Amino acid sequence: MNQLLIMEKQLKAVSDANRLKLLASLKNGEVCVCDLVEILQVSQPAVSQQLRKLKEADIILERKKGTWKHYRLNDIQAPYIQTIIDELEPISIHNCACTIEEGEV
Amino acid sequence: MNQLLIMEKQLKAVSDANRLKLLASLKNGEVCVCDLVEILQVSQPAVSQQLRKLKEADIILERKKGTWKHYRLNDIQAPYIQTIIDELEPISIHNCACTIEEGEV
DNA sequence: TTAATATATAAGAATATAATTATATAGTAA
DNA sequence: TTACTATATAATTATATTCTTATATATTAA
Repeated sequence: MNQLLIMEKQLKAVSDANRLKLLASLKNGEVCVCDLVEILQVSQPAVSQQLRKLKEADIILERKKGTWKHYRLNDIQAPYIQTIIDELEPISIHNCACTIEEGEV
Repeated sequence: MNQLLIMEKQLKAVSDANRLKLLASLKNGEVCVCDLVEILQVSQPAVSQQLRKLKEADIILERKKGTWKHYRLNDIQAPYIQTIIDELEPISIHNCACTIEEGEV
């Protein structure tokens, strides 16, 4: 894919307030979907769809852990995406069952 | 306006291949609308509307010169917008009447 | 196995986006 | 003034986006 089109896809992925909040929520590490639903205050499928969009742009990665799915920022980001992430005020997560179980409190 | 919403607005403004091309075309300095129409290969009103979107996001500035209007990049950019601009391969303009008249060849 | 839980996908509706054509505006030239 | 040119705005249309509800899938627990 053309460089400009890759850029367009990635920028489209981050040009939405809810998806920016998702990125802000991932700045401190992995978070499960249930927590993100609480933060965004929209339905679970809506969050799932937003996450997919970020994933398809290679901005976030997922890890399956039982029935839970943890999302995290990709370590490798295009410079223009990294700068966006850097600018975001982190949103801190009140840890849910899934993370407590792993002793990640 | 909330920081996140400003970011959203600016990122929406640049998350389009044609508007990225407009920014790439402005990297070497002021360009008039007629040149930009040639580059994008869309109608003049379409270009005008895209330019407005970039202008409303404070990413570009305009200068009126007779019937022509010259657009240029704003010197002051949010870091995440500047990084995007830096990443763009400049598009060079085959100078049109308006710039030649000013001896800017 | 069945039930419960976490997440994903599908379908549909409301809204937003980005193009087009037609028209308006504003400046210059005759 | 009238005609011409460059650009902007309006109206319309096609498409994309983003939400919702309903349903499917996959894992764990009983």
